[in-house]
Amino acid sequence: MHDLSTRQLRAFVALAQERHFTRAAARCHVTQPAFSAIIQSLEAGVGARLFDRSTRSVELTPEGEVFGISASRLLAEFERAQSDIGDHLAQRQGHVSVGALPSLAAGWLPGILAQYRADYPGVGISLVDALADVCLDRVRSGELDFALAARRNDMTGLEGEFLYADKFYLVCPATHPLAKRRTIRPADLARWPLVHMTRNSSVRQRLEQVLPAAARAATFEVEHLATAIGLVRAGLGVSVMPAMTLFHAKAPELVVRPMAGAGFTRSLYLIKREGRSLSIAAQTLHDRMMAQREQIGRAESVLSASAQQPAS
Amino acid sequence: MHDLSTRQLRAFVALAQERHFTRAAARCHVTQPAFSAIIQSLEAGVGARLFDRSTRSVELTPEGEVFGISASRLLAEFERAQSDIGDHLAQRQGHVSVGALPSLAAGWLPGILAQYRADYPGVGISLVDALADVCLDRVRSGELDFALAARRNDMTGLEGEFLYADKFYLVCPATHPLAKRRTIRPADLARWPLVHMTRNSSVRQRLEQVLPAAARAATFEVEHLATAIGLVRAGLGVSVMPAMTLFHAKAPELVVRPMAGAGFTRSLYLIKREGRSLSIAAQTLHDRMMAQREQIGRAESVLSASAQQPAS
DNA sequence: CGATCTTACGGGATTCGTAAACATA
DNA sequence: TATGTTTACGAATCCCGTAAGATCG
Repeated sequence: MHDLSTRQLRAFVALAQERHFTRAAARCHVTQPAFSAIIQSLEAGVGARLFDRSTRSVELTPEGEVFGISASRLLAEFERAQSDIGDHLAQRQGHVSVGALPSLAAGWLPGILAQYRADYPGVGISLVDALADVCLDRVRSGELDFALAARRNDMTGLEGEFLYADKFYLVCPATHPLAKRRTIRPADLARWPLVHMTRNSSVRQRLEQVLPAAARAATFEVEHLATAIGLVRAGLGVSVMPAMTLFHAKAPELVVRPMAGAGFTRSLYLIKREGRSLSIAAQTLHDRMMAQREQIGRAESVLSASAQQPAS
Repeated sequence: MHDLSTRQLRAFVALAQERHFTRAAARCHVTQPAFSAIIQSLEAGVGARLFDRSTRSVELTPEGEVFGISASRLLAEFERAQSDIGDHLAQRQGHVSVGALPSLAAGWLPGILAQYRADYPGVGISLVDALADVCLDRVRSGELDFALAARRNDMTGLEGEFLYADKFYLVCPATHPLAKRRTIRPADLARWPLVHMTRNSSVRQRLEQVLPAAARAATFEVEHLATAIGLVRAGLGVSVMPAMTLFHAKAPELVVRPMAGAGFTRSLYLIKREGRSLSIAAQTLHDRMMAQREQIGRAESVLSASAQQPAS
């Protein structure tokens, strides 16, 4: 069974419309003898003469009419498939699904997404704000294109690219004794009630590794950052938060102090499926995130920048 | 813009299903390096990498998934179009429209059609029983594939192949004086009332050319053969009919006598559009008619033969 | 005789298969 | 090291364009 090509299909449609070899050949940008050969190869391929032709007239045979019904539709679908993927490549259409830790999803990420949306309005965006475990599981299943999260022990099937090392800061009331220090050492924390995030948050897991045992006892253990801030403002304790979430703690009665010590950082990664390439749209978004990684921790400036010039 | 071929499509679908170059190559009956080249040419054609591949795994990229949606459907339609025209070539489906003079349509043709229908039950048949002018106009317009009719003056755009020369016979009551003669000469007719067919019938037009003026006067002028026979049986006149219609005149009280003279024939043709080929189905039917042309004038034997063995 | 399709044929690109190189678990 | 994909490369094939041939009005 011969295999047909779009070239033959285009030639057929051109000849069926023009009913004239020379003109149809010109339309296909080939010489007339070459065009004849294409038609002949097509006829050989389908096993039937498709045109009744003399020097004076070119007409479809009955079999040609039958073939023509399929041919033009087929060609149209072919070109539609081609333009379809072209749209995806040009990011005129498509979809990106990205996961992110709630802290990133609330602060830094919206500015990136707004810029991307402005440049490629045809591409749909799904954002899953969830803790690292959920994000990574969904990346592994293919549900998400990639995620911004911390690494974890089981990274099989995943690969991560380093994004940002987020420094930890103490947040406490301005009236708190610790507010007088310029930097905070781990041991300082042991004497005060500590407001922790839930145990499966990446911040908490990092702190478990670096805090002295005395400071790891959870006085409070909350789900949401805003709750933690509220507790601190009420004077119920102090908390340790990564830099990028500090915009939550902007209040006159609160102060922020850097933690001293090498361990007080949380490394964030762009994590995707191992050995799999991202869609063009996802890759573009990925690259923009890498390019603007220094903005993390200054999330507000990113937000205001995007608000001032939403499109490039 | 590169042009895609079904070969590339088949390779893509095979690889998308097998997710393994060597196996997919085997399925496509090419060596694995050649198969790699096909995939690479396809990727170059659409302008995007469609598979993420290593020695250990072959997976679709996001763009590959997008392309795959179209590809399998496209390929299926391609092969469907091919099998569709194959069905027409094998006469498993299709349609033939044939026109015929009422005399042929009633007598000889049904046997031919029954045989053809038995051999190719998938092919629809339209039969238009009309006078020659209507038949030829519809052939010229393409409404009919071909027609069995007499030629006429204006045959532009038409071409006819000789089918049969139908002899004319006198039909009269057994008691009529002319019944005593073995053959009838034109002059004999002038003395008796003549039952004619309508003026635009081919029989009448032929008779106008060969009968002496005295016999051309129409005593009766009817539309239908059965009416003419009725008039003759009632003793109201005699009639002249072509051989193939004589089965209508089978009655004990009627006799049939050949007309003497070279002009007393009507030539019938298979008439189709000039320079246009017939569909396979129409051509087959056409050829069968040519092959069985000697059966015209013995219509009954054809009918009974087909009744005895309806299928081959 | 002019317009038009087909055949002939040489050159260049494409594609195939074999063999070697390369990559990954 | 074993499995599996890519690269290298010579040979066969395909396809194009030019030129000559054939056919119909």
